[in-house]
Amino acid sequence: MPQRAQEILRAGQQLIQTRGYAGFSFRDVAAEVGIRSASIHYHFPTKADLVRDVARQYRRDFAQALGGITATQTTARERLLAYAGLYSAPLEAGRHCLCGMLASEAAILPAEVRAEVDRFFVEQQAWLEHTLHAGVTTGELTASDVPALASVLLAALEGAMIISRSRGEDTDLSYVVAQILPT
Amino acid sequence: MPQRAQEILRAGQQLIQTRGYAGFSFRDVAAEVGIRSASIHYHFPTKADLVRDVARQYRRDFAQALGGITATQTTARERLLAYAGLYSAPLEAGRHCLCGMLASEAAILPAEVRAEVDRFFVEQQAWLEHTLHAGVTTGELTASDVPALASVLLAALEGAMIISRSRGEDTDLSYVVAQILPT
DNA sequence: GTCTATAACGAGATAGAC
DNA sequence: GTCTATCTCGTTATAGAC
Repeated sequence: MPQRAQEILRAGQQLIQTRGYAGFSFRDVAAEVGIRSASIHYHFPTKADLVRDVARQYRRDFAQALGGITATQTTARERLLAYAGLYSAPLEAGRHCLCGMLASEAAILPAEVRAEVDRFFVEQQAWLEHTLHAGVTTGELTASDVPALASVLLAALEGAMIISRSRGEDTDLSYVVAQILPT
Repeated sequence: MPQRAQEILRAGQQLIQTRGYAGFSFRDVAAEVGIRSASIHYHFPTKADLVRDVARQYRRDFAQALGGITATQTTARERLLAYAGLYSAPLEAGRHCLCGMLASEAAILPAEVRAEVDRFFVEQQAWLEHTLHAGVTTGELTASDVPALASVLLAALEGAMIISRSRGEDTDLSYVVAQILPT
């Protein structure tokens, strides 16, 4: 992928994380990158194309981060705290989870974008279930309903980003894991 | 308040809950109500005025519902399950929490709208803390950090609405309470 | 690959008739 | 209170020069 296209994707991601799908424009992206809005159409014909590619890259980067956590952290609790860190980091910079933001706008998203967002949540759910199941197997955790627990962890992190940024507090989301998985 | 203004508020609320602040227009509202978009400006001069009033009415209606739950439900768990029902009901109709949706768009909201949204979350947090505290006092619940637990409950319900609607499942959110407050 | 220029459209908002 | 008509602006998108 050309470097310019990468710069456009990066600017688009940042804008969606702060302003949402309906709240950002090609002009915003162009101003960020330092080109004209018409030039963006050369790389991404439509807004749907651009946002689909932003979401796809975000999803893949996130999947890679999940692999890194599994590889470097050994206990379930360590892994989940590192996972919460993936949400705290953008929040610190005033950004939402890209897919959380897009999911809230599901009703106005082009179908190809919604498909990427859905895939993101399926992958998060699967990683959380796998991580929780490993913790249960080793006896580190007890959980009567692993899928439901994974859903609640994911929902609480996504919700905490929105509420915390709105109220301007609590950029460290490790308390979410601490409350849902008490020692 | 004139009946027409009430109809406009109701249509505006529904549109924001599904499409977000940036995703709905005066024309959408006008089409829903059956008038021209110009007529809306007679009741609400600007979009900020309309959305501020929508948020204020939503916040007050919600506060009234909280009072009703406290008055009719006796145990903390019953109250929290009824509270989750306040989120499940709009989700069933494909709508988000109005203030959750607006909070995700905090960066592009007019200041007067953001103020109403903030107030909403302060009120939710206070009611949840009060309800949890009552449960701790009677010995029904144990909680080492009531404010953090209240934050997580609120965040999980808001997040679950977004993820559930995006993925088209789980409109009953009582599992959130069940997972966060295990028996 | 990026530009200028512009088309085509929808947005928020206003003026003034009724 | 609602209308028609219009203004002004920002939006996505395209055409064609460089």
